[in-house]
Amino acid sequence: MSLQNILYQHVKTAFNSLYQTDIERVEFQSTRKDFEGDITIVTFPMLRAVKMNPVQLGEQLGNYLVEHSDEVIAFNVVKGFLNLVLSDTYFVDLFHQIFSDDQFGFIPPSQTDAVMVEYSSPNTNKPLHLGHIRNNLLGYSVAEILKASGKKVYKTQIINDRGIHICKSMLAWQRFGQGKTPESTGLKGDKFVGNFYVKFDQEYKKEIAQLEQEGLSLEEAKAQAPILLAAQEMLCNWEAGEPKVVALWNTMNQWVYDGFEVTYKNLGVDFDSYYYESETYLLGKAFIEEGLKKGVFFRKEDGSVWCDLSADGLDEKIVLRADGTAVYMTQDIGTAVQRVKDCPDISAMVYTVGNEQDYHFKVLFLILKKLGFDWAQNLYHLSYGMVDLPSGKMKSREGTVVDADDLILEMTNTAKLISQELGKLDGYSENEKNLTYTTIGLGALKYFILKVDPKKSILFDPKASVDFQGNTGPFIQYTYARIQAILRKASVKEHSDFSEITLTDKEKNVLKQLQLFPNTIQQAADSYSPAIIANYTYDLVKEFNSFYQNISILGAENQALMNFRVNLCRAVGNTIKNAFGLLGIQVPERM
RNA sequence: GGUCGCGUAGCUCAGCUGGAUAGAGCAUCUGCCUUCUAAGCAGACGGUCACAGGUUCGAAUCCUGUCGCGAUCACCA
Repeated sequence: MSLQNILYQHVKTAFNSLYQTDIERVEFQSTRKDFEGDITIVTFPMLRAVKMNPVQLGEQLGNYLVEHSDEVIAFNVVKGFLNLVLSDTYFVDLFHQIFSDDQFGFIPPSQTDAVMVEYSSPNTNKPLHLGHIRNNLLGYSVAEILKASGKKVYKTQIINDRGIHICKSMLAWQRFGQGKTPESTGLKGDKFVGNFYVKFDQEYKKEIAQLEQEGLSLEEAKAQAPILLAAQEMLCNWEAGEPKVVALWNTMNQWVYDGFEVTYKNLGVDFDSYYYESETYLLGKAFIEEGLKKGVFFRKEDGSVWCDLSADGLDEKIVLRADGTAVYMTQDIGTAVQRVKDCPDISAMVYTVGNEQDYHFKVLFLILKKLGFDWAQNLYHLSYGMVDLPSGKMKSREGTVVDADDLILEMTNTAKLISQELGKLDGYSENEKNLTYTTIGLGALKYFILKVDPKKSILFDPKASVDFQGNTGPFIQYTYARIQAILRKASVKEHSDFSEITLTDKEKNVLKQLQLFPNTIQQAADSYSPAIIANYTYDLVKEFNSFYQNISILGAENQALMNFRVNLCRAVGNTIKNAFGLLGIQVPERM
């Protein structure tokens, strides 16, 4: 039973015996640093039940708790705050509980309650950039957090592998590619294809300028440029299944997938399944009929089908074009249903998509609810803010994007530079060193992005992001590495009797912070926010460092104390590793 | 214009379902390496929580309005 539950029971019986009244809730908070005590009961809300002043009530409750509970040994009252001092026995017991469980805070996954997390979901016409990095890190991390909170999780993505933009790079390659391939040029597949997408745009602009000179308006020129018409024709041919176009499409997409695979691997993310728009873009039409029957949708004179959401404060939304073809919404309906068919144990879905699509998902979820799917109650749009640069917004067409691979490389190089300056890794093999540089560089990048509340936009300053001090990934990794150094030198038994030792405030603070881990995971899972885990870990490390710096661990006065301290280090290290695991950040043995 | 989100130290961010004197890091200053990794620790400086009302014992937090920034309001995805 948790401390809060124990105290709650005591308070409850205290109220019954002292005031002949019942109390249904007790508010706890951890005691602020400047007051004496470990946990605080806020007595203000109780005043209504018993008409007395807060200090009196605090005194009476405090006395009762000291007398009746083993955990509380002293107390003080400040206005409506009852600060309780806990016994060393309580902390030692707490430590045993944490230490004996190296999955402390994790709930074993349920086999029935599954949630599907979609993230990444790139287009296959250009490489991944900084925005995708945020998406991938968020999605992966939230999936891991959900797992830790006891859910079975399927990670998936939907790949936007069809459409006019794909045809643009295909056409450009046909015209200007001269038969080159990623292999022949030594380029990464996604970069190679992306170059042709850019090439298309350049040619397109040239043609527009040409047509404008010939007297057409900008609008006309944009619509009539021959290269665009050719791309549109190619899309029609693709939809008709023309073998040559389909073959080219397959080849070029494969190049891109090979390239993405490398980036995903470097980023440390993975997927359990893949959905492709080329396979799902026709799904969903069946549900249009069903929705019409149910009266969820209605048909306009031109034959297009709409959903009227004005009663829900939204607009009318088209779900099928007049010519009977699907729109974005149609296929998202179909894909959602398909996923539940594929994995029948799914009871919830999470979509990791930028906040510019807030409206779309609001509508999608509403429609799915109206169609009567029971799982539609548990859909969540993991909406995240844009990643802006100090120089302004990222625009892929203007080449102001930060490429994902470049960024990873840059972070790794910075880690290398700083490490070499500090000379920490002297004496290790090149291989070991490089592995550590990657761990640190990626740790810095991931932590920098994940520590921010998902819905807020990030100002990404490449220079500031490689800061390795303060609230950063490397700072936390460094603490972990130091702990490992101690464990390497320590020779203590794993379990000992700690009943005789006296704990300092520093040690208690570390334990208090450790104790919060299970709650933190739950909170992070409930709010789909890796930032909560990140900031928790930072707080833990702060407490630990304070302890670490001020207390001799290996040279403790007696063996029992040394055992305790070494094992406390081990528990903290373990928790850092577990917490960072939830963020997809690795932790180095030395750095 | 309608809808949604954001606005906390010079900068980057925390602040849980309302609770004590608003917290970190960076930057600027001051101390601490003969002992477990100084990528560290201890401290100083720095705030009208955008603004104005309201709700109550109590508001950065909840409600309303105003201002500022962003997104969105496509038979694009």
